[in-house]
Amino acid sequence: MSPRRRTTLRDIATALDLSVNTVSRALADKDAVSVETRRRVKAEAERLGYVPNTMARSLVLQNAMTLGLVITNPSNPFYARLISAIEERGRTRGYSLMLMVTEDSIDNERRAAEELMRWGVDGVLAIPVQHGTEHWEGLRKSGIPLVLLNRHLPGLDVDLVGVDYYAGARAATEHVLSTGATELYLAEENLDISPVSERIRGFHDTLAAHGLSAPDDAVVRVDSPGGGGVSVPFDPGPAYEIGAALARRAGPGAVVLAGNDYHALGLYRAFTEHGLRVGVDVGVVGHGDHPFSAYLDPPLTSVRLPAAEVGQAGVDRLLERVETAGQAEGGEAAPAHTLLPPELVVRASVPRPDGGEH
Amino acid sequence: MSPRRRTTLRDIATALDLSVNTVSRALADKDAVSVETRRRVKAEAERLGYVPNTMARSLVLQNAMTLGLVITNPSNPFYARLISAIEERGRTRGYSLMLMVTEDSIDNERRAAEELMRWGVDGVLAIPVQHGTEHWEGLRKSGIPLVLLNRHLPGLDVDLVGVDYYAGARAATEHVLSTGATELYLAEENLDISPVSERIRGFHDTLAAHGLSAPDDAVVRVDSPGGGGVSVPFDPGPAYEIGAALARRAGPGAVVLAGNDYHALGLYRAFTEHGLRVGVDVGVVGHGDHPFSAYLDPPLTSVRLPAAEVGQAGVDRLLERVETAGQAEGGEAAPAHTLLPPELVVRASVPRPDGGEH
DNA sequence: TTGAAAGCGCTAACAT
DNA sequence: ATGTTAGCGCTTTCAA
Repeated sequence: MSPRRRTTLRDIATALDLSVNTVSRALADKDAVSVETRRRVKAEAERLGYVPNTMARSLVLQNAMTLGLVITNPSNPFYARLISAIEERGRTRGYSLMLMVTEDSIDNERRAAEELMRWGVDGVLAIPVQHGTEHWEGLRKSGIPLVLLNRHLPGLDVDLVGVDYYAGARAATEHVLSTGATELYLAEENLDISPVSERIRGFHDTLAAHGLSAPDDAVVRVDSPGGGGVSVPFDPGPAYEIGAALARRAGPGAVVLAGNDYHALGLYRAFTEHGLRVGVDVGVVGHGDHPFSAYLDPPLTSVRLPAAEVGQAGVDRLLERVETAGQAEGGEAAPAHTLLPPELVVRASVPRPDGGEH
Repeated sequence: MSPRRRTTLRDIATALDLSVNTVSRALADKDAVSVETRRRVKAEAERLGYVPNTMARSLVLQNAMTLGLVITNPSNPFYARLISAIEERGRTRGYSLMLMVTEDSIDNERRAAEELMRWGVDGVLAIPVQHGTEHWEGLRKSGIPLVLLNRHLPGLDVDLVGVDYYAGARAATEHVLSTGATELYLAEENLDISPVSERIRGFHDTLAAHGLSAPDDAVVRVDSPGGGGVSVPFDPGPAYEIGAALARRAGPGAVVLAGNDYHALGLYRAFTEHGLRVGVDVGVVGHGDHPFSAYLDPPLTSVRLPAAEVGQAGVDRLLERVETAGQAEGGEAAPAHTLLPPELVVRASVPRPDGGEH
């Protein structure tokens, strides 16, 4: 019952009257061990319930076989899928995952980076909070490869794997324009991060490409439900508030492009309460294609994000860096940005002037 | 540019012509170091960018300052919130988090337990896959405390912190009955786990308490969107399929209690397509109170789950065990189950016979 | 084929 | 107040 001490190589060695060394090599299936000895060692290890001590191993091998993941909020469904994909890919490649949640706090992020350095993880994937890059510089300087996920960080020249939000916004805006709508709004998260600015840029560029331009107040900002303490899940509330004002402003046939599907849902409710039928009198487009979106009434047109692909590509890129890290000088490839394409899923939340089928 | 070797205590020691030991004690703020020496050591550590090596420290101290979390699927919004809460609580108490995702595969779970033993984590929190307890026994036997989260595992007598699903189901069923409904259905996840069986039990018991009883086919099973590979998020699809059949069977005023809010949403759609108005002709109750639920049309009555509380209580319980683990024999308290109360949030998805306000 | 010795980076017990 | 020694559990020379 007493939590007895873990079995070590030494225990096996003394039990068999061998040296620790021989036991180590026998278990590692190296040569220079007689078949018989190997058999006895493995049997004894089994009998004693031997479990190798990863820390000790890592200490001498100078590799942790661990990746760090620094993420802002697992309740963001896109990030949740990212976590799964990353853990899975890392695991199949032999790496464990240390998870750090920042809740978009730069202090938490700094602590996370520091902690990861202390552990000496082999590499770090991060969805960074905006502003503040010194701690990431510190990581890099200590020789730990870093790959940014999904958010670009100005002033930090490292690898990035993410979503091509600009393309997503262009596709969404293009689609809306194709239905003949002329009054467009963009309801974006009130966060100073690259996905948001990219979407805004895509929105404006697409309009411009059609010889149109949006008034300054066509882009409205929706506060995040954030706050201190335990992470708050996404919430349609703030967009609902905004939606009331929008409902008053919007003429018939107006369409709002939302920064995420929760915002879209808040808009649905606001419009409905103002007697506006989404998909008929007014349009809404989501972003993220959350599983609930296809089942809303009307089904939401949204931009699907390649979460699993981003996670996998992120791990792959990171491990490339990890594996070439011990190389001779100059062997390092320059940092690159990989942007994976999202996909517009057209459903029924944008009115068709011809009343045609969706 | 070359990822130069990490600074160690030795580097500081030689630079200052001190012993490693003195440097160690100076940085740890122990006594028996002159004020002046301490100052010099800290300055030099700073200058050299010294970062303590946690692994080396853990190896000698025989504690990892790490907790393991074994979870089935981060895309389950309840679990996502659990992850945040656990990471946060662990962090404030000085522990890092190693995350293992099982995707409800017993093989993955076994591997996770093994990996955590190799790391020698101080304790493990797990949302277990059903069936198969040997790997958890193994963990326990090696002296690593284990706390189960949310799912009871028959045949394994360990601490559990979770939600009182039985109470939640009773409250929901009671509420439905109080509106005068007499035709009730339960649409449950097709998973052999304790939350599901507890909800079914609560459903039947409440009916019985009112002198009623449900026909055998009142409980219908909804398949999970599961599958191999990267975790699939919850999805209203399967419940939508079931809902079509239910819509045909259900008489006016029938109410379906869903196992989660995604199922409820699938039901909404199925009913609507059959010309049934949810909240008027027919009722739906959700479970989990997902953030989207309050914004559905009609707003979904659902059972709110205390995610953050479960996570915190789980960590607290685990750390109690961790801290008393080194104790003398017999000091261990018996394993206990802590079930936190959910809360029924009444909105407008169940018809009121009097047509009264909600 | 096996063993002895050294060392990864750190802390603790025991000198001095 | 500081240094020396030993050791956490493992792997890697290098000898035998």
